[in-house]
Amino acid sequence: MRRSGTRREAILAAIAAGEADVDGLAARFGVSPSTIRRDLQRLSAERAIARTYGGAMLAPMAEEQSLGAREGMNRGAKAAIAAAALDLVPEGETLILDGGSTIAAFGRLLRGRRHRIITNNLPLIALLADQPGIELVVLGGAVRPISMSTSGPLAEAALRCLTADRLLTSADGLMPGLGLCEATLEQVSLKSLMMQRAAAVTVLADASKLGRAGQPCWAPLPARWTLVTDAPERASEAFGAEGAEVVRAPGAG
Amino acid sequence: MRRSGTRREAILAAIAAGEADVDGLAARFGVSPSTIRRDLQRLSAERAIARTYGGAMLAPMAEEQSLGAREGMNRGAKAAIAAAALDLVPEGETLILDGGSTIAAFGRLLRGRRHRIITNNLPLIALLADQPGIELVVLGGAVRPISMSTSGPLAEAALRCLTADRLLTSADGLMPGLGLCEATLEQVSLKSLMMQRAAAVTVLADASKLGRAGQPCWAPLPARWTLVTDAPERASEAFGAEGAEVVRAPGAG
DNA sequence: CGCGTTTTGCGCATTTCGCGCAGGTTCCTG
DNA sequence: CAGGAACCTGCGCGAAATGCGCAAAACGCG
Repeated sequence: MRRSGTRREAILAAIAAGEADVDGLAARFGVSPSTIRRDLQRLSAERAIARTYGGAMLAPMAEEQSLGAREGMNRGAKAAIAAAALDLVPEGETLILDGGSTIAAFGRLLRGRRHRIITNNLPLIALLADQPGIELVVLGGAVRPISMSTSGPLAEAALRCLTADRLLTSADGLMPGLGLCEATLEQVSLKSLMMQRAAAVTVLADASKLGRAGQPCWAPLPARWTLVTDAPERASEAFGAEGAEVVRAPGAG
Repeated sequence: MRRSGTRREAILAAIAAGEADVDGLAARFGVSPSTIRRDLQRLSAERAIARTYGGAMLAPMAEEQSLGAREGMNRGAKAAIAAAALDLVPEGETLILDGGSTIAAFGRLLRGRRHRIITNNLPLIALLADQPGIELVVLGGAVRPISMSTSGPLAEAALRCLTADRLLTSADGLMPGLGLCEATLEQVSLKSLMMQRAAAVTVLADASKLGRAGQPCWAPLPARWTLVTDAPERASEAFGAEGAEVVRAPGAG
C-alpha cells in the first residue's frame, strides 16, 4: 500500500501546523493510535520528527544557515548562562534585550513570566509575541542579516524615548579596562545608548569571549555591571576587580 | 534550598552534553527521578527543553505558527492577488509593506528581486532578511500579537524619517467613499501616515473585504490609488468610479 | 483466483508521568 | 530566639503512553 507514505507526509504537515498529539492525529486521519504511533516511530527514525510524550514535534534541523550554525555553537553553555542570568532578573522588570543568540536563549526563558521587553533581537519576537504576560516593543531600524537584529539611527531614536530597569546584552569580545567590542561602530553606538537607558547592565558571555579583542570597535562599560559567564574564575577575576559582579554558570559536561 | 536553580542549569548543560534520560540524570545528580521529573517539567515550561518519553532534549530554536494557521485561509486567493500586484511594482522601488498575511504573501514574492523595504510586518523579516538584493528597514513600536506587526508612536516616528515610492497595504474592510477600516485607531493612524509617506498606494484585498464595514476605525484613501482584488468587476466598480485603478487577479482555483 | 507482503487494529505487560501527601530545610519576621 | 511561610524533596498510587506480539484485512502480482 503506497498510501501510508502519503499519510506520513500528511502527518508531517499536520505536525508542522501544530497538530501534535497522537490521539488528535488518529482522529484526524481516521486510524488507530497504534498506527499513528508506528508512523511517528518511523518518521522519528528518519530524523524528520522527534517524539514527545503523547505526541511529536518537528525535528531540530541539524544545520542550516549562518545563524543556525552559530546558534548551535556553545549551545549548552549559552543555555546554562541564560538560566543563571534568569535568577538575577525579578519578574515584572522592564528589560532591554540586545541582539545575538545568547540573548535569544535568555529571552526564551522569559516565556510564562511577566515583563515589558524592548528589543532589536528579531528571532526573539516570534518566541515572545504570543505570551500574554509580556509586552513587546521592537526597536526599528536597518536589519543586519548576519545577526538578525536591527540597528542604526532609527533604533537609537526609538531608544531615546524609552528607559528600562535592566539591559541584557552580549558582545563579540570583552576586555578588562576596554569594555566590550563589536564589528561596527553602529553596533557599539547602539549598545552604549542601551547602557545609558537601563538602570542595570548585565552582560552574558561564554568563555570564548573573555579577554578576546577580535573586533575594532569598543563600548566602555558602566561603573557597576554584572557579568554572567561559564568561564572559570581565573578568566573572569579581572572583571571583578574593576567593578563587575561576576556570576558563574556551571560549564557544560 | 535555592540551590535547585543551580541544578537546573547543570541539568541543562548535561542534556546539551547528551545525558538525556531521567534515570541517568537522577543518578548523575544523586536525587530521585521525581525531582528530575519536576526539574524537567519546569525547564519545559520555560521552553528551554522539550520533554521526550523518559527524558528530554534541547528545545528547537524555531517555533511559532499560530499565525501560520490563519495564513492558510484564502491562501490561493491571496497568492493570486499577490502575484497580480507584483506586476505593478517595478524592480528597484522603495516599498512600504504593511502588516497582514496578504502583504506577507506579496513580500514572499520579492525574494530574488532588488528593493528597499520598509515594513512593520514581522513574519516578513525572516523571509527577506537573507536576500542580498533587499535592504530591509523595520518600523519599531509595540507588537500586536494578533497580526504580528508593530504600530504605535514609535512606528510613526520612524516613518516620519522615511519616504517610499509605493505603499502596499490591506485592510479589514473597504467601502467606497469611506476608505478602509481597521479594528483600532492606532492601526488606521499608521496606515494614514504610510499613505502620506508613499508616492503611490496599492491596496490588496480579497473579495471578502470589499464592501465590508466590520470595523469602526476608518482611514480615507488618497485621490489616486490602486486596488488589486480577486472579486468580480461588479463588486469593485464602485471603487473605480471614485479614482481607484482596479486590477483583477484571477480567482482562486 | 491464489499467494506473499505490507499494513492495520487490538490486547497485554512494562514504563513513565502527574499528583497528592508528609517530612525536612531555609529564610523571614515578630 | 521562636514561630511561620515558602520551598524543595522523596514516596506511593492511579492514569496515561509506549512497545511488542498476533491475527485479520488490503494490496500487488503472477
